[in-house]
Amino acid sequence: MCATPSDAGPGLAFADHDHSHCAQDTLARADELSAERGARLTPVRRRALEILLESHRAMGAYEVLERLAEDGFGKQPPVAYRALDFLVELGLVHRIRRLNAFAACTHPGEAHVPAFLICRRCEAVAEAPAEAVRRAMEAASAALGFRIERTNIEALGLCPACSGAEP
Amino acid sequence: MCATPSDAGPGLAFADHDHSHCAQDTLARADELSAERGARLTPVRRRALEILLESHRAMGAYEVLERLAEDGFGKQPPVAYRALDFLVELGLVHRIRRLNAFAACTHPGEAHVPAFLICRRCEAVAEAPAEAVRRAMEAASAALGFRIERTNIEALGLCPACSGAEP
DNA sequence: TATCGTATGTAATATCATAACATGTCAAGT
DNA sequence: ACTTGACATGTTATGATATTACATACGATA
Repeated sequence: MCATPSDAGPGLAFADHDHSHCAQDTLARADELSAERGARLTPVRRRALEILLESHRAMGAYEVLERLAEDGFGKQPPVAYRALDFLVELGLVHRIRRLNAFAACTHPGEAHVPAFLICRRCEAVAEAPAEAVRRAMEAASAALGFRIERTNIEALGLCPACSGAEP
Repeated sequence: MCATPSDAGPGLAFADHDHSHCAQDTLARADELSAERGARLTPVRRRALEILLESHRAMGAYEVLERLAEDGFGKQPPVAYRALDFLVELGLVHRIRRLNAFAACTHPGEAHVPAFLICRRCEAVAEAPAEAVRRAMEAASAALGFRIERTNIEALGLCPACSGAEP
């Protein structure tokens, strides 16, 4: 129910979706995963994740930093980068390199390889199911003897809405 | 025959390969493609491509810029970025976002979606055959009504050599 | 040769990211 | 309770990457 959040542009999917559980699920998951690896979901880290969940779109590190600073956390870049890197490690936040941005994962429950579809016209970003892409990557890399640990899969193009507007 | 070029670290493939035709083929292709789109393969552009072909590895824009400047071209960042962007448009150079770098394509003949395998230990970069990956991406995006124009597919992990060294 | 689109060069600046170091916090062991 | 050591935060400073804006030059073509 937050396909068009008040404080943001387009969300992380092209179609409406039920977002009501995203935040709570993800925060719970964050606690679990942190504990699993003997780390803590500290206030900054938690808040950083909340910020991404609230806006529900891709945000630059400095943008997140600004929000953290407003909440009384540190004002310097490392504050944001450290929190974000931590969340990326957990797999709950993805880094979208083409946009120099971060976004909370929209499928925190499933282990998955994220694939982002970025509209070059309206800048919407969607996270696509990419299980098949992952398998293809595995196959291609295994043939070369390469062992994959992380992937960044991003596509630039036109989202459904803009595809009509600009053929 | 240039798997380990004198002026560079690891090349763009994990295994040795016949590189003797890469440069010439690609330069010829660059001429064709430029003409096709009513543009010109000007000296800076040509030289930028040669630089990437010679070193045969991923290079940062500023690194390319330095080499261009040595050859009498402009010394400011836009000089490099413009030439590189042009070559990326042509599809003869790929941008590797995780490395903030550019690399000449190793399969200039085929239309293809590039997929890079980046070793986090020795920093070698290989361009993997990714036809299957491309198909999977198409399928995933078509299901959402998204029209792909460009992709960045990058995997981080361990190359064959480092995979043994660090299990 | 006048003109227009393309391409290059430069200066200035914006944006993104990290290194290095000081301080603070928390839990385990004594 | 006190010490210790690992983890976490905060700050300063700087590095690295990328773009905007504008002036100049080139090249095809009418």
